[in-house]
Amino acid sequence: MDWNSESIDRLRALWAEGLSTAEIGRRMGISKNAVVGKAHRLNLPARPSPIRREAVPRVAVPRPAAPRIPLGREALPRETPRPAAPVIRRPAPMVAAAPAPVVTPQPTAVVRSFPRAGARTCCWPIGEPGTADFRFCTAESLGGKPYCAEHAALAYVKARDRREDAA
DNA sequence: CCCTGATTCGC
DNA sequence: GCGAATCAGG
Repeated sequence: MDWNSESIDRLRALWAEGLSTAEIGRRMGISKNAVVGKAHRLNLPARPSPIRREAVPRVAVPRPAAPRIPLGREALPRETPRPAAPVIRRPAPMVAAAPAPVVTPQPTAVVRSFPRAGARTCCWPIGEPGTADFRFCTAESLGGKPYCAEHAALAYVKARDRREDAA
């Protein structure tokens, strides 16, 4: 770029209009670096820089000018792959989530006893809670679970079936 | 990846 | 002096 008085005047004019350096460069057919470089040498009023330069002490840090080493991505440490989270099987809520068990009234309707504490009996609810005929299953529970085999199958949902996204 | 302006430094 | 390269924030 030949910086004669005319081109300098045009640069000053465009700079005073508040055009961006790239836009000035486009109109003058030069690069924005040429514009900003010349503007600096002309001591034109600086634009509000988008960069915070306060934290960069150019004076105090005389960097070795020769080798401009591009920082490669390969130098960054690889992130360790996250192990798969263990699948936790949770028993279904007692009443709310489970489908209402079909009430088949036993002939021995005399059994109105609730499971005692510590008894290995199934506590699957039968009937509407709060009503007179509400009771628990009271069949023998298995494996330390609170339900019998039949109701444990209803209460414990397989983890695969609980997923919400079809992979 | 686009934009911005500022700075550095080989030429 | 010039301006590409580079930096650095939006």
